[in-house]
Amino acid sequence: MSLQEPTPAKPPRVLVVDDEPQIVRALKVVLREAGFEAVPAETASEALDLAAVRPPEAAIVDLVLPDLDGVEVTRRLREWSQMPILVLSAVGEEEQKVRALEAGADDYITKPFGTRELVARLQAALRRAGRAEGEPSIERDGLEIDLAARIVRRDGQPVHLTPIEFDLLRALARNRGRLMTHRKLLAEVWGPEYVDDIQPLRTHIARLRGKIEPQDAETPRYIVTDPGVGYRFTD
Amino acid sequence: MSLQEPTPAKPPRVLVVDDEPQIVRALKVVLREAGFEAVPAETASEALDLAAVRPPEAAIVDLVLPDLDGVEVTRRLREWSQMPILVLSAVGEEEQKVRALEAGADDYITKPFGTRELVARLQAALRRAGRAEGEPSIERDGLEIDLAARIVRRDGQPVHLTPIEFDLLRALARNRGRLMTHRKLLAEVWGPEYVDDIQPLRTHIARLRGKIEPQDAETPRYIVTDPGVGYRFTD
DNA sequence: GGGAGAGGTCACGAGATCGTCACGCGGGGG
DNA sequence: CCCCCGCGTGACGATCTCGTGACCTCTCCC
Repeated sequence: MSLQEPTPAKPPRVLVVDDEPQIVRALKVVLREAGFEAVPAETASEALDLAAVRPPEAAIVDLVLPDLDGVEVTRRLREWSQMPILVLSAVGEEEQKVRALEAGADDYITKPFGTRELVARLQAALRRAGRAEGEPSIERDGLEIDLAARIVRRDGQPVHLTPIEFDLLRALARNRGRLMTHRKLLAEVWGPEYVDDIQPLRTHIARLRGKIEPQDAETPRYIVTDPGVGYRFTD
Repeated sequence: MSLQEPTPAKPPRVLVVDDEPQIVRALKVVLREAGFEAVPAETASEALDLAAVRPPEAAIVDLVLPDLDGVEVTRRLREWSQMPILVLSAVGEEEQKVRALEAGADDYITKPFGTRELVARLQAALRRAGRAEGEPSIERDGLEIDLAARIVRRDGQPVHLTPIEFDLLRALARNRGRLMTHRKLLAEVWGPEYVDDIQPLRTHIARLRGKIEPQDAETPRYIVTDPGVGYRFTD
């Protein structure tokens, strides 16, 4: 199963984030044998930079890192990428596992782990991801959204969005074509405890439209309203 | 007014396959608290039958079963479904994990496990599946209903439906061929306390028909009336 | 201390949505 | 043959929802 593709031409790249050199080295060997190329990083910020410059197919992140922890790295990556993320940890505490999984991790593996299990879990995650498709940037008509760089352009011109506006646009664009309920948007952007505060949502949608929608048009081109239900990004 | 979130009336169904009654009972409670409905099965064949008749959103399968083992169940399910499958086991042997994951399982959890971890892993798997989406859409003649995106098309042309109209159509289409009594429809769309308000139901069925039925035909093609009883979506 | 940017609240006009009522039709039973 | 009940449908007013401008608070930075 591991080498059913006989093409060593361009092996899938896996970001390995761990500050213990011996772990990195071990993973490098294991991954190469399984047909992957390990991209090592020792710190969270280094990992995030590497991922932004050239997105890998997947990431293996240790929970303990010098700067940010693995959960935070997971969260930052998830802001723009849907790549499989496996979190490694020596501690098997349930609270940590739940936090990591809720942050968007695909799996949580406690050390010591068998290398075959690790590879199997990685491949399972990649198999699933292969069905979906992750996109670091989204383009539609004249609107360009760079999720990783957090930049939005209209007709090439950068548009400044506030944090909430960008999060709103991201949530909508990630699910383009699909309807996003008021509650879903509120939960994703403001947090689950704000699912009933619809008025601020309206206000920010209005401001967002003012910045990205063409001023002349009568009907919105990108964000359309589903009365009584929510909003959707046109597809 | 009615239900903005389409979910509180119909919790996601999770197939639970385990021959130990106390495990099944425990999972039932845990899953209900997390907002799922557990569909219990004690044997592999029972589980496969249940899944075939009415596919659940996900499955939790014990590795040890009276007839077939969990890996085989996983394999059989994978032949036609991409639902998230979590394999449970008391043995943490690596070989088993690899076999299960390679058979297509999404996760492998060893007992004893924390219930919060289990729920978190289940939700993580469902979240991923939601993005990949094996398209919960229904197609009949020229009518296409995309339940996830909440979009209805006739001959490719999008048709705008109000919330109530869509909920009605969804309730009918989900049970296509089956008769939906007035009371059932009212309970599902308006809520249990409206089961006797038939007149609004008539009005909205009329409006819905006006939008999706071909204008020329005399007899409805999609929604037929069962006089004195209710409506059904033709199959 | 001042000012800019961000975000929340309020108020109000416009439009969409919903329930109700009235009316017409058709079939089955008395 | 006529009546009555269930159904479909058009019209209409009440209500809810949405978009938007104005204003306020808070924070951050100079």
